[in-house]
Amino acid sequence: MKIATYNVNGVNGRLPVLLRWLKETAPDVACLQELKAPPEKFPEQAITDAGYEAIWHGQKSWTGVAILSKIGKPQELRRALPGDPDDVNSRYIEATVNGILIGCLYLPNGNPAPGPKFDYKLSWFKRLHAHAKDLLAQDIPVVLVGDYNVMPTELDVYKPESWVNDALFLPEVRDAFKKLVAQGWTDAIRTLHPGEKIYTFWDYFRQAYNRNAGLRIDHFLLSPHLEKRLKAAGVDKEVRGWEKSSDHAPVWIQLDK
DNA sequence: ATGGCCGAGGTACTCGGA
Repeated sequence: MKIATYNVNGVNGRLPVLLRWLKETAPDVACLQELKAPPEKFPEQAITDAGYEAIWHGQKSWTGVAILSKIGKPQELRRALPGDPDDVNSRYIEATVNGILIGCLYLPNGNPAPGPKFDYKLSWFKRLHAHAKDLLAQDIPVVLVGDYNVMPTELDVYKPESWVNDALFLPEVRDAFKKLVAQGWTDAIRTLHPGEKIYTFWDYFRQAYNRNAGLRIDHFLLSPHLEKRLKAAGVDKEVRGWEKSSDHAPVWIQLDK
């Protein structure tokens, strides 16, 4: 079973790229972030025609997450992180597919830091910690996947020294990620590729992709049940070089069964 | 230190992104 994640940066503006990627790489499940579309503007027909059933949590202008599957419709469990009923951003959707609980998330960017946006990022992280702990306690196969907006270590940034004051790399944020993983999760990409320079995002500015000035901010966290089934993981880097690409590249894992 | 590039909304320019 192959599960992928892709921050599309606009699901409608990205539709040709998204459909081509789905066709060429054929993930069983695809988690999308940054739909940038209200619910009624989700391109359901095109997704259906591509062979996928989908659930989505959209919102006007910003954010938005979706789970696509071609091995049975995702059975939705929730469409927000618990802990703050006033949080109106569509940044989380959760479903089971083929016996796996999939949490598709889009963690807040947090810039500028310090400030209210950074506080929001940290509080969102706190809620994620609490929910992740509950999921682990259920002792079931879980993947928490998506755009975490965190480079966990210096290896995950092309030029660490220029990001030290950024909300994606500040010590509090790296620490929050580290504590989350320490609950008992496995960072799939890093576990299979230790010491390797791997990026999932390249800025639109300054020829970042051509210079390979990238960041690793899209992550798969696996519960112990899934860690045992992890066979391969990687980044569809070439997609970032396609015409009208997102600034992120898709990331995927291959599981046994 | 700054600005460079994008998508969306709405139809000029701002905002959010990372």
